[in-house]
Amino acid sequence: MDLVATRFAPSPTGPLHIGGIRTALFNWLFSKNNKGKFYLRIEDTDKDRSKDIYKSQIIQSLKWIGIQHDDKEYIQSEKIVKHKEIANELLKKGFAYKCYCTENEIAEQKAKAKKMGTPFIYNRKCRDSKNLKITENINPVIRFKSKISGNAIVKDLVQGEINISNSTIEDFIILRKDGTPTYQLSAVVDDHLMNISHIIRGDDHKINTFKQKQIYEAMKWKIPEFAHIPLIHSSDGKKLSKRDSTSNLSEYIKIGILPEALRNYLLRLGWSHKDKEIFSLEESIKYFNLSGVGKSPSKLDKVRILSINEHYIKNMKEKDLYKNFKEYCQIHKKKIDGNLENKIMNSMYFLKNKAKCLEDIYKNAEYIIIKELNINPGDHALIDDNSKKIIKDFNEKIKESKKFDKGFLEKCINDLIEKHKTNLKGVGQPLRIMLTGSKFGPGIYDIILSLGKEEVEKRLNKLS
RNA sequence: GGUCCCAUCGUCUAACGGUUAGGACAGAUGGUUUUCAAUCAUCUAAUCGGGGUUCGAUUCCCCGUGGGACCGCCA
Repeated sequence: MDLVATRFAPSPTGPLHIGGIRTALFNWLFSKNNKGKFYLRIEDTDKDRSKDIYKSQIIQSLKWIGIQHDDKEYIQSEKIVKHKEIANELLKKGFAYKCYCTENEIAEQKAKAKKMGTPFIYNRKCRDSKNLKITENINPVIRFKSKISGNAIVKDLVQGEINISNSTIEDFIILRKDGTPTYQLSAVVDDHLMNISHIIRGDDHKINTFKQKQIYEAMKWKIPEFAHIPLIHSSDGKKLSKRDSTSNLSEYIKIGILPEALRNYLLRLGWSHKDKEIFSLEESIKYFNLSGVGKSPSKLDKVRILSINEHYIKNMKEKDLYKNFKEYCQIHKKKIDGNLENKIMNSMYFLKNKAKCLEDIYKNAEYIIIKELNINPGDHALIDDNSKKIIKDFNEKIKESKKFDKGFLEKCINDLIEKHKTNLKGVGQPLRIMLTGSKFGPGIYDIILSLGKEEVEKRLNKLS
């Protein structure tokens, strides 16, 4: 078998959305599974809408989730000369023809067809040279001579056999009147030039396959395998749009979704391997195949992304988690003070316990990070005179202590429970409020130890 | 409207003619817990409808119904 080569070919006309990232992931995984190549091709032939900023954003996004492409990215616009060459060759060989119909003319036909409720395809007026009326001031487009009769079949690796009548495929444009190639032509020429063996893309491209296949056949080029994967829908069942914030990668990065968690989620969206839910990177490469890809579209589910992220947070080494967290804070929250780093790192084991994302960890750790606590007024009201006595007693006790560890604190608090004839809640709650500003939070011993003796005293001294 | 595709718990999905239709997320209940969580245990919940084929259909075929994609001198 020839070398497997796949590609991901986005156009740099906007940020990559989550569906695009999944397509890239499937391509990448498939090539890795087959020990093949994976290329990135930037389809920037729409000069008006393509922006460099999007190009680098796309590369950034892929890098973030851990997909790296082989070789340098392939820039489609650099190959335009070659594309034109092929268009002219098709023209010369009689597979294509010049069309002088004006855009207005076409628009009129289209409007009429719509009014009559009949399907529109270009009427092939210029296909027959007898009808050719060459007007001096009109630059022609070049159209491909599509098959008129018979049926075409594509054997799709995901969809199975797709059978379509050739009469529904129009004579599509391969070269615009300004002489630039269109997508249908460029994609085929590039895929051929790049020796792409498997084209894995969203099933919105399914019909294009029938156009593109005819170009391959005319050029007598080897036709690659096709796999059209179902699209991802938004939670309300509609097509994922760029305006939908849940489709945007930056939304997930902003709340602190880990790249490996999103990768795992995307992998399982539309693909499965028995009952397995969690896949390491190595496992996803090992198990990924096209036969595991389903045929029906799936909905994006943020709750599930969060839950997978939680799994990754819980199972990550604390050192690595802290590294991620530190970086996250620096970019999206506030930079962690150098003298707090150790405190937070050593507290990671409990700060992560209630977190589904890095933003949650930040919220949990905020009482350490923030210098001036804002005590929730409602919570503050819970500190009655008796509680104040307890806090004072506690503060006295720790002042004289030499050892500041859990054993000491347990004894300390148990003594106070006995002395004030209360329970753990009676001591724990007021302390928690004074130390964190809220009655909700981590275990009281964790809080005290994470702040350290000095900081605890400082905070308790503020009691009035 | 035309062409093509799809259809299992609310969601992601497993079962590729024979299972009490399985798992995960979400949800519910209980245990544990100073709080919120976490955790443990238990539970609720699905084969779109109608016809065939077959000893037997979630699975194969047909017809409905519902959803989606495409129908650009965009990609």
